[in-house]
Amino acid sequence: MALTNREIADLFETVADMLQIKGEVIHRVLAYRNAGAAIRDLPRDLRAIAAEGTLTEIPNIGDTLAAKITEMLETGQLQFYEKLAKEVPPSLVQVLRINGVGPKKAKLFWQELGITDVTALEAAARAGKLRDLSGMGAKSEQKIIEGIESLNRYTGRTALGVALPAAQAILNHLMKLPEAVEGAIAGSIRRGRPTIGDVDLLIASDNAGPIMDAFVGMEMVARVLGHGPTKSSVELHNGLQIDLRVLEKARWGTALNYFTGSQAHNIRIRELALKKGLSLNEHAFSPVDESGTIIEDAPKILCATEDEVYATVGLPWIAPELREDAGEIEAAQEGRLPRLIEISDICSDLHMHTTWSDGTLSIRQMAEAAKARGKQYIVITDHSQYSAIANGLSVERILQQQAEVRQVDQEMGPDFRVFHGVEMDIRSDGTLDYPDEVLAQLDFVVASLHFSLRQERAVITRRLLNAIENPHVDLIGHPRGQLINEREPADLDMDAVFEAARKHGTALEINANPARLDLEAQYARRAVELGIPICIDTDAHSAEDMDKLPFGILTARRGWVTAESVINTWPVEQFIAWTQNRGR
DNA sequence: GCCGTTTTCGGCCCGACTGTTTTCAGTCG
Repeated sequence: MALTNREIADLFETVADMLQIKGEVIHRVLAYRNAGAAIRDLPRDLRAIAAEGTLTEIPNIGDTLAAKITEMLETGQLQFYEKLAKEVPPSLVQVLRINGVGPKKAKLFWQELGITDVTALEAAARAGKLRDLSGMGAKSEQKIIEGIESLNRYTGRTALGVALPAAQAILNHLMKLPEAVEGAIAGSIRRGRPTIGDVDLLIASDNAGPIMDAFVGMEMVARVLGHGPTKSSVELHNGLQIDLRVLEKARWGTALNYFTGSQAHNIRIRELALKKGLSLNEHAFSPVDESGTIIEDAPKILCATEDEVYATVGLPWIAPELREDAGEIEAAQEGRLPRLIEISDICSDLHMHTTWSDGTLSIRQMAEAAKARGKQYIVITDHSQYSAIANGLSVERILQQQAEVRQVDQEMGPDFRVFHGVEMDIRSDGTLDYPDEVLAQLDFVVASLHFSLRQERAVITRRLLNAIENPHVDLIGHPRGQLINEREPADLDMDAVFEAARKHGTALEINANPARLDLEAQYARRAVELGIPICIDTDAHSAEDMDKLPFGILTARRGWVTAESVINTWPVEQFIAWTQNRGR
């Protein structure tokens, strides 16, 4: 059985951990780690890429790793891993997830005490067996016990929709301090990743001490992981880890750039700086000599803005959402950075629910709420009959609903239009939930997968293609069916999905609900490259849901999406013309 | 192990904090 992209990425990262414990040179370790990350963010199936013979065109994949990928795809195994597992116990990799335990300590525990997993390490720590090892002591032992307790309380990453409001609340709290001059959420939240590992906050101040003390003293802090003069880390009672860094305002640009990451992006920027004879860190650029050593008496270059940082390495400012070393540096060098979509570009919402199915507001109330948020038109898209659990509409009811939509459309006046659509189920057997003659009467049709999402690849792909190929279907809602941290995406052949959407001109959705964020960025980017129309919708079931649009915009920006590619940036006349030209 | 206006070998970003040490290794981001 062939392995998935994710399984192969996981295996490479496990190999990296094992090699690091073994004591392999760090750059070989990083090669496996970088390859794993590259595979994780691929928008295409490795199987398809391997069949084309273009694996080495993936960044960070050379001949050696391409051969290993091919082996895994063909045999479902990796001999190199099997061999390595005889030298380093694979279960030891879990020990690295404990805060404060890295490869050196893991190796020490394993070689000195025969510890190969977290359970054994906890037993040894509680029995006081770790403190006498070289480089260890009572404090280190206690930290490991706390680290294991923390690991048990809290595993995995936090959804952006949870982390962003939490981060904003803490930052707002700290910014009330008189010492705080400027503040920002940095890290993966600023880059808009759908899930985040920890929260990174940055504050500008000439007097960091009181800010640090207030931070570690917050009521919601469960544990102080670190408390230095300019950098502190805490763990909250809900398990979320927050890192705070304080630097002076004159260094805001380098600090924000450094703390926003990604690490891979930062490394590239620092390499560019070195080529210009400058070493870059969060404080400043420092001139270096030919050997790369900082020239002590040479004046440093301070940057108060990120613009200055990028200008110093010869680049235009790069939006945080692009900073993944996924081609953005090259695009910046060649002057072809996209003009990314902004929230103000969106003038409509084409996917929303009312009390006719499982929404909380009437058609009129949703129209009012959308108008109040500056939208110019909306489409009402309640569930179809197959979604009985969501009070889906029978043919009879949806035709009744149309009369009410038309009436509200009239009442709202000429400056705000309300169209009649549906979010139609693609049934488990692959058929669509309404006959074509019903769909033909609607203004706009969203088709979505809601059930039987674990069907095998060929079956579920065929289901989705049935919808994409139907001339009445305008948009595929949340195409991959994922729920962040809860449900894996369906096992779809995305090459086939994109090819069909391109051929039939069917739009694909970026669902802005932070529980979905589907399409994810790498897929959105590929869709745009292929000329497939994109739609960024809130899938609102209430007025508050409409305020989640920024999460969809962040995701779109991460996918290099420009306004031109997005249907719901279009004026209403253009939208109507598009739907009509699609055979309606 | 990857990669190339240093090109097919010899490089590969940089600093804060902690705990155990008497100057630094390990971890983390």
